[in-house]
Amino acid sequence: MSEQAERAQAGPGIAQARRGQMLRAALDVISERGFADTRITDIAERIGISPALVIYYFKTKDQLLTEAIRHYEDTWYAEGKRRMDDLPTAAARLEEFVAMNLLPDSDPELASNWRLWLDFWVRATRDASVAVVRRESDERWREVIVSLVLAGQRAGEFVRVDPQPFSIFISALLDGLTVQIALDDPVVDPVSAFELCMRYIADHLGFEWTPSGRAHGNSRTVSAGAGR
Amino acid sequence: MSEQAERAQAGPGIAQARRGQMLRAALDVISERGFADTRITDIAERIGISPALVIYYFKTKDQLLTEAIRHYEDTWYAEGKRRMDDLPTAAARLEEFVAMNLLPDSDPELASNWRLWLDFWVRATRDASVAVVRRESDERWREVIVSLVLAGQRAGEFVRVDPQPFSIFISALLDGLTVQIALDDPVVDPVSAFELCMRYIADHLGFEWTPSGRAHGNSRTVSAGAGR
DNA sequence: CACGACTGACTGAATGTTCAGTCTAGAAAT
DNA sequence: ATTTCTAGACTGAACATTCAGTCAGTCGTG
Repeated sequence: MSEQAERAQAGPGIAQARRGQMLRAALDVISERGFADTRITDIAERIGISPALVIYYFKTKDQLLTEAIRHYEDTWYAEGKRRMDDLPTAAARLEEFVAMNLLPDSDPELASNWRLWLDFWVRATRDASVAVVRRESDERWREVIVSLVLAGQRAGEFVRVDPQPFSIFISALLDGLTVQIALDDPVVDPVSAFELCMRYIADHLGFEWTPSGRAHGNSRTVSAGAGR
Repeated sequence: MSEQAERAQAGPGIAQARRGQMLRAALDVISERGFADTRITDIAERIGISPALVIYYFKTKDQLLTEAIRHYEDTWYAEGKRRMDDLPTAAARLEEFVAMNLLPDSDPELASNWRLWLDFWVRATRDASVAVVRRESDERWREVIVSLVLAGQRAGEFVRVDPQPFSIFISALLDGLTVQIALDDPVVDPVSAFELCMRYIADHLGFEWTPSGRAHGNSRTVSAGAGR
């Protein structure tokens, strides 16, 4: 779109900026065309540079794509932590966490793009270094859940349950719902998935939860999904 | 392997046999190399024929792969129904269903190959006709779950819960666990996923379930997975 | 000038698809 | 029975295209 204009005049930091620009462009293309059909030309075109420059910064296409995945997971994790830190109760943080996974995000930078996750998973299946990224990311998130549950239990918000299996269960459930949403399942739109998940969590941890107006600042997918 | 020998001498039924042979070979290759990296040459080589013959039967590579997916889902569904019909109680049938999803299968023809599912999902994300196949398959399975739950409730095996949301929840959970297993998650091997899922189901439907020796007639993945 | 950012033109390899024609089994004709 | 004919299975060799990666050289700036 408007990224065309970002013509970088030489100077330190150019390199870093370019790399970031390319990583972002790569993610855009991946989510549009799919990982397998992403060409370096697409990425170059989107920024308005020559394909050669992409190779100039990243030695190979593979490296670019792998770094793009890492970049996405890192950004997503950082953003998740940031948002959760702003919230007072463990229950609210847990809700935000679920919302980040299942509800469309208004933030265009790394909007929760469910297709992207599927592509990443498939990639992790064949590429060892991507597998490492995914495994670490998964572990980080499970730790977040565990400490969240523990904090909630200390604060008396939650019932006592073993947080370890709970975190495994939740992350599996979230992944599964992500699949359904990504595949545009006729009976599982983001909002109902969110509510389904929250209902389970609230029941299981023993706190009150009602589907308050968590319609998020989004539009597209929610209304479109409901219309199906 | 031994498929080389299957040299088809002309006669009716050849065409059908060849097609089946190719579909099976395609699935093998997909599960080994991944959907995106599957070449018609691979499939031809595996059968010991020329790549041209593959195109002779299926007009395009795309068509072959799409049909292979359909073929897999159909076979899997049929086999699932068959196995479940052999079982007496609704609880046992439900357990078989979960096992088919999560435990490695001894049957080499269409062994539960978790990677395959991920590849299919990604494909469904980009290709409308595959999306249809997946949607139908999903619907079929949810109906199976629903009628299974209803039958169990009628027989007094299960507690009364709304089967619709239950089936959605279960299919999401299964998909999520499939993801974890396919990605060789360090804390979610097939057996523990199976037990996790069964525990939830038994709790929720209110019947007794203990992890009896459901080690399945398999070997490979279970012990290998545990060794990780 | 030197250096880093950058590009256009190119190449080599991979790979889906086409095509002209071969081979074989059986049907039809003699 | 022998020959002729045909249709369908099958192949080798080319074709066309797509695309990652290379390279020689330009441009602007400090």
